[in-house]
Amino acid sequence: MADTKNTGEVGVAAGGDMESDRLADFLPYQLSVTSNAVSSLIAERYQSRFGIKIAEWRVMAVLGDVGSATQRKLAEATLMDKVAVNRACKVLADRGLIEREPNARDGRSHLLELTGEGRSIHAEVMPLAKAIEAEVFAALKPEEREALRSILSRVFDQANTVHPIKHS
Amino acid sequence: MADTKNTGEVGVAAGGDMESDRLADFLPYQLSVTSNAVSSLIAERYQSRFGIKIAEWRVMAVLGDVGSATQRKLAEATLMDKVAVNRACKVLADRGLIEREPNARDGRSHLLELTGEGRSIHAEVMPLAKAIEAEVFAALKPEEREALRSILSRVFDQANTVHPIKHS
DNA sequence: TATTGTTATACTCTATAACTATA
DNA sequence: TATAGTTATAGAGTATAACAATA
Repeated sequence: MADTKNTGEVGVAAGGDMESDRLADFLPYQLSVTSNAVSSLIAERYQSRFGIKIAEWRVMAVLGDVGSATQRKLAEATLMDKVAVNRACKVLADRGLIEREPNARDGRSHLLELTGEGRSIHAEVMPLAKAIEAEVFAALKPEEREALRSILSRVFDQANTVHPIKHS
Repeated sequence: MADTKNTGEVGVAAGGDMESDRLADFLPYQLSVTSNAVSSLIAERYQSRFGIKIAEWRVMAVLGDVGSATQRKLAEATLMDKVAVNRACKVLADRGLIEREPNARDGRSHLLELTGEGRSIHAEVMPLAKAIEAEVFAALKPEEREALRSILSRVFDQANTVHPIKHS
């Protein structure tokens, strides 16, 4: 690596464009490594404490929020594709954390919802999820957390406009 | 995390703490889906235009910046583990984009550097990388891009303190 | 014909273990 | 003993194709 050990302010004109060719200064790289660090931390904790993976947690989180949903709805809400949702639901159903009720309005699908045990696990995982969020983002001021939400939302929309997700 | 006023139809708390139980409001989730959207866009373009993957591009970017490095140094600079670096280097060497010079100071390793063709490809990919960055982050004001850098850096450090990377 | 769910398949990414050659 | 590189292997994540049941 080159020097510039003090801060990251290389040859950046105030408010101007980033001129660096260094990998470490690319926003997509910074975004990727940060997301991976956060995700692997979360995955490790969910797995070691509850034996669930992130995909399964996402399904539980949505069901805990909306009550019941078809797999198609879960795919929309989690941004996972229908195959990933189906596998996560299978795991959760085998563990007795969700159950399938017939869908009177569409015989092709079922309505999934948390069982009593599922709600119990959900009630345990949710505080852990919030605690991890608070821990990891503790270095940010409240207004920075809100700024991050807004920024990520716009970047996601832009990336998705240019290169749409193709799931389900 | 005092009260849990969960009516099931929580709105987004304006400027305040995260009270929502909705998956879509979790910062780790937003970070993950945004990073994935950006990364898959980039991966698709690098692959279709140059036949290289992100790991290979990262190695080329570092070598283009520092001139030469051992695989161990590349692992440090890219935050990839030594196995991923080794495979990326193998692919690049087989394509004639990098070459290995003996390392006089340590017989166990070699110094990797871009070949003429490697520098040529590098000179083509770098503008593409910057163009993608500009395109994806165009929705942000310059000061928001700088804020994002700062925020990601602090979040990465925090996640890494709590759950250190274990590579090489 | 189109959609929902399901299975099979494959490719990428990541992580670990084991081995070699040097240090 | 420890480190740099290499190979093999396995675990997740992600994507497509094909199929059955239903719309």
